[in-house]
Amino acid sequence: MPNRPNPFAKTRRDHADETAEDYVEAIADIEMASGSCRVKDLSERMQVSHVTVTRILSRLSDAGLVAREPYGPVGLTPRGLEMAAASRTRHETVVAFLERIGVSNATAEHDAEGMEHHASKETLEAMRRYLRHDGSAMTEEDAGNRQ
Amino acid sequence: MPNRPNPFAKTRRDHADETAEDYVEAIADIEMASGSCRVKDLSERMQVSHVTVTRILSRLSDAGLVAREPYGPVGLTPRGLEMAAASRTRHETVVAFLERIGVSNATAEHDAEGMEHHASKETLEAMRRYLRHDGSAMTEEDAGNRQ
DNA sequence: ATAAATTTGTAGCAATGGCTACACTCTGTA
DNA sequence: TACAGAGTGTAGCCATTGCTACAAATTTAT
Ligand SMILES: [Mn+2]
Ligand SMILES: [Mn+2]
Ligand SMILES: [Mn+2]
Ligand SMILES: [Mn+2]
Repeated sequence: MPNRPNPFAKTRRDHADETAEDYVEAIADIEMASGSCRVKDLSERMQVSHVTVTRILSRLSDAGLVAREPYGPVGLTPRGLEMAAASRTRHETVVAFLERIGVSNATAEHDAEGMEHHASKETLEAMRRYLRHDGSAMTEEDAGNRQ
Repeated sequence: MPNRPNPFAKTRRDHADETAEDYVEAIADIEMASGSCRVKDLSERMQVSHVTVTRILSRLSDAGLVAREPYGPVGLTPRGLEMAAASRTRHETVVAFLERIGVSNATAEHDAEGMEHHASKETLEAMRRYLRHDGSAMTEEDAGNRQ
């Protein structure tokens, strides 16, 4: 049932994972930067109220991604850490790719934040291939045109 | 205050327009292909129940994008037509670009359905530039876009 | 230690987009 | 004309993600 051959259904499924991916990635980021992640940090990062953050964290906790205790810091479970690492890698790939084709860093960061959740494994591989080969892997002449 | 410098806020705004864009594009598509668009056509295309389609159409009608009468066909207003044309162009750009970097047609269609709504004008221009230059002409102008 | 400020939790509301069940309208065919 | 089947509308449910307002806890400053 997961592989429906309909683009719209696939997009809806991607959106279902979007919040989880962004939150675990943000938590890992903040932990790395400041030592610990608080609800407040997330509400500032995501630009939403602390109420929204709390409810989402509770859902992610039920899902086994986030470790949570009242008034305490926000942590990641092993599964949360995994997802954060994968999300970060994917995020960086999309940003680097957009910059490579001439998009400014600011725009790349903004667009990637949404696009990343819809880039399949195949598309990510194409992006990485392009980054490695500097876009020349498509045709032979391109390879010659580059140093 | 539409231009908040926060990627997550921007992504949320993009998502707010996503349904409208996909629906008007689908309506134009179906009208073009079969002469007229019915609720049923949309529910099949989007893979959702007719109830969901009806409610969304009613919202789009209030928004002045869709022309609607009970038990009648689904039409587009002038504004709806505009949005459909723009969405179609953007959709085709993203699909063509993904295919150009080596993504299969099926995957390109699937990924583009979600990615398209997050591709800013700047990113779309970069994609079109790349398509025009066939990915090779990165020798002069694009050299400036890298450092 | 007390008071103030900050942070977090909870109650309750709205909008959006899924759904099933059931009622109604429309249409094509008997 | 009648009626069966297809299409559409409506009621009402759930989940998610926004919000404000208020309460409780925690931390910081006096
Ligand atoms: Mn994101
Ligand atoms: Mn999206
Ligand atoms: Mn789409
Ligand atoms: Mn589209």
